[in-house]
Parts: sequence; C-alpha cells; structure tokens
Amino acid sequence: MSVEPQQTGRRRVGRTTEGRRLLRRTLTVAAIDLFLESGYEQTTVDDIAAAAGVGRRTFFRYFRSKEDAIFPSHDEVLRDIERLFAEADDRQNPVEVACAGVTLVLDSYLSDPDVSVKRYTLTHTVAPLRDKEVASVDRYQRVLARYLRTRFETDGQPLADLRASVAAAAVAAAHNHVLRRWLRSGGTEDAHAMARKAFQLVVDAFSTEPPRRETGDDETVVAVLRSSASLAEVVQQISASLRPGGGSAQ
Amino acid sequence: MSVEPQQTGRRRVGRTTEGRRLLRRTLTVAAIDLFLESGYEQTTVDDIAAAAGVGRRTFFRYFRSKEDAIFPSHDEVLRDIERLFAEADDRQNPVEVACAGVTLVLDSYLSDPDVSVKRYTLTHTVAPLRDKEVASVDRYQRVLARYLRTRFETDGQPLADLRASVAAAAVAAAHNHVLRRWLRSGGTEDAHAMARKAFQLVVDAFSTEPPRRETGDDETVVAVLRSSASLAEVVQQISASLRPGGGSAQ
DNA sequence: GATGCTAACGGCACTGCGTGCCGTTAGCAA
DNA sequence: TTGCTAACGGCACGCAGTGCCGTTAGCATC
Repeated sequence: MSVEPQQTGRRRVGRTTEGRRLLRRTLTVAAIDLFLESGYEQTTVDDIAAAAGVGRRTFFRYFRSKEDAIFPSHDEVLRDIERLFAEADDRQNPVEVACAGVTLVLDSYLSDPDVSVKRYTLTHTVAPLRDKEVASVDRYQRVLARYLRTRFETDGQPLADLRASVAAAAVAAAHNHVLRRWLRSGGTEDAHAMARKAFQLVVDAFSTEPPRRETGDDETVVAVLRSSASLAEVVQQISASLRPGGGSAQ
Repeated sequence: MSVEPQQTGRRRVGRTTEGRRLLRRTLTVAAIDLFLESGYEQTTVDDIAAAAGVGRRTFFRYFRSKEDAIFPSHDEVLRDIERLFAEADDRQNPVEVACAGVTLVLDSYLSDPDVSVKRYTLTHTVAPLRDKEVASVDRYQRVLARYLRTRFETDGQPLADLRASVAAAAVAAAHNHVLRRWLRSGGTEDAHAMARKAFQLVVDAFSTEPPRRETGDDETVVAVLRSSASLAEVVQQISASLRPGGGSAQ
C-alpha cells in the first residue's frame, strides 16, 4: 500500500508533543476503520501501522497492545479527575463531586463523537475490546471510590468503605448508561441533560445529607417532632418509633 | 520434569465429566502456585501443563487462555443465577432477588477458600489477571441488570433501564466489597454476615416504592429515617435537622 | 554551512500465546 | 478380537509484544 516503503527519512511527525497526538489519532482512526472493515482478528498490527504510514515497531511505541489502539488515553482524563477531586470544596456533596469527576469522562467521549460511535460498535461486538473497555471503566471507578472513601470517612459515615465502593459503582453505572444511550443514538441526543437526570437519581439514593425527599417503604419510620424538643426527648421518641409498631407513620 | 515424556498412553483423566473437573482443578492449582512462585510473566503455559502432567495442547482444551487458568468456570454460576431469577417470586423485592443471585457468586468463592485467597493476591498484583477478573464481574453485573430491568419495567418504574443498571452495579459492588474483605482476612471472617449488612444498605438505597413528599411548617421538623440506621446516626441526623436551615423538609 | 547531540523511527530477531491439523491411544461396545 | 469414538500429544504456523541496534530528522553550537 505504501508507495515508498524504504524511502529514507519519513516525516518525523511524532517529534513534537502535538505531532505525537496527531500520529496517535491517525493510528486510532486507522485501527477502528480496519477493525470495522476487515474484522478485529483478521486485522494485524502490521496492517494498522501500514495504513498509518509507520512501521510496526512504532505502533507499539504509541499503544501497549493491539486492543489499546482504539481507545483514547485514559491517563490524561484520570489525571484531570484527580485534580478536580483535589481542588474540590469539602463542603460540596461528595457524590455530586464524584458525578462531576465522571462527567470529565463523558466529555472526553463527547469531544469526538465520530470515533466514539464507531468504537462503540466494536466494543459491543468484539469480546477482547469489550473487556478492555470494562477494565478502563474499573480504573475510573476505583478513583471515584478512593475519593468518596476519604470524604465519607472524614464525614464520620459508618461503613465508609462499603458506601464509597457502592456509590462509586452507582455513579459509574449512571455514566455508562448515559454514554451508551448517547452512543446508540449516534451521538445526537443531549448527553449532559441525560446525565443530570441520571446523576440526580444516584445522588438522591446515596446522599449523606438529610435527604429532601425520601422513599417511604415498609422499613421507613417517619417521626414528626417539635423543633423545641430537647435532644433527649428526641432520642427517646425516635427509639420508641424504631420499635415494631411504635412508628408515628409507618 | 516428567519422567516418561514419550510414554505411550498417559492416564485419560479427562475422559469422564468428573475426570475433566479434576484435571481442570489440577491445572488451576498448578497455575496459581507457579504464578505465585515464579511470577506470572515468567511462567509459560508449558510450565503449567508440565506441572499438571499433561501436554501444552491439552491445557488449551481446558482454558481459553493463560489468564483463564486461575479462574473458576463462571458459566456454571451464571447459569445458576439465571435459574434463580427465572424461578424467583415476582412479589419479592427485585433488588433482594438480585442480592440472592450474587450471593451464589460469593458462595462459589467461599467453597474453595484456599484457591480464592491465593487467586486474590494474584488478581491484586498482576494487571492482566485483574482485568480478567473485572471482565467476569461485568458479566455477572449484566445478568443482574437484565433481570432488574424486566422487573422494574413490569413494576412500571420510571427510568427502569437506568435504575436497573445502577442498582445492578451497586449490588455487584457490595458483593465485591464483602468478597475483598473476606479474602483479605484470609477467608476467616463471616462473609455471609457481612453480605447481609452490605446488601441491606443497597436495598435501602434502591427500594422502589413511590416517593413520598413531606411538607411541614416552620415549627415542625419531619425526619425520615431508615430503621436500620444506628442510634448514633439517628441522633446526628436529628440534630442536623434541628439546626436552622438543616431541616430535611421544614 | 559544518558538526555533534538527541530522540524518534524502522528493521530484525526472538519468545511465547493461541490454533489447526493429524497420528496415536485409551475406553467401550459388539 | 475388531471397530468406533473421543481425548491426548506433537508439530507447525501466524501473530502479538519486546529487546536491540543502525539510521535519520530536528536542533543547538561553533
């Protein structure tokens, strides 16, 4: 395919940082197109490198494996999330901060709808690529869980570790749901609007603040108290309510 | 290592179904021990096969890849979960059914503590093995989400798809948390007791009864509490509610 | 404009994973 | 004893991923 295979001195496109980004993207696009066209297994790394006009060895200087070729560099997004968490106000709702963090992931997909949609058809079809995607989601989820754990711990939450893992998984799942819907729509729907709704559902479920509205199920006790009551009275009344049949409205 | 390499006719241990299980386990144990002893990358498939007394080609008749060697056959557990969901009473809480399903996964680990603990140190250390583990968790999570989605849809839940994905992720995360703690304890703690607590937290967060709005006037504080909350939590939440501006619905 | 330095690139060779193919052999039935 | 079937071992092959090295573009310096 290449007209000048042994030409001395190809363009050194990867010399500068900007050049590296460009070549990386060229390789990604080439990989995606070849995978879609000829199938993942049928496409060799040589094919991808040749399509991008570089040597096979260079490919592996840009991607650690054949599967990685179609994915963006998650490391940068991860760093952005870490920075957002580090700079976050401790007075903010931790779960909402986590949602803001994972929104950076969403944005990284939104910034390149064409590639994202094509990649989705691949991760939806090819098992090794799907596994890689899942592994990267797990990396994000771990970062979320770590942040939430420290926040929950300083807030004195009981079972902080468990809560953090569960909440992180929920936030990640909400993000994935929105992302999938957006990808299935071909990148046309309003992802951020969907994300707001989805995150609201998670925040409501996991908010550690006194919730504005609560789901009243069989195991919920509603206590109505005068604000002038002393704390001791309150405790007494609450413990009475928690006994079977003692709830004021259950 | 094998004393009789070209002996005609090794034992056909894999002939019967029971024999296959036995040889599979032998290969798994050999792989785990070799990975722990010599390192994952340093250990070749030939080493594993030789340690188990079979040929390299036979190894790949039992495992699809080198990474798969240390994992149990998730397919069986997945089938058990599907059957549990199929036979589940539709009047049961869907999230609780999902927890019951994922408990089957927990049990599969508990049934072989020795291998599970050793495997954990590997998945905790070796990136490719961790990725495989994450991928298998995702498979379970998808089954949970599919069940929850149909249940939520027939229950007429709004955003059933989103809720199902998020709840499935939460259930899976709670399971993983319990499993990790149990593995870190060396398989000594009471995993089922931990699981009950962890699942309770998820069920509370995702119970799907219609939300109830509470309105109060300036002199009344309405606090809605989960009966599973500890007294300390209750006091903390109540005192927060009694502070000006801290009320949940005042 | 000539020279030296640095870093990216291409090519080569090598290890090892995963697979298709085939001859061999154990287990079982007739 | 004979024939059938299925698991096994060995062989060869393609390809992923890596270490090594010579080459070359880009840049600074004289």
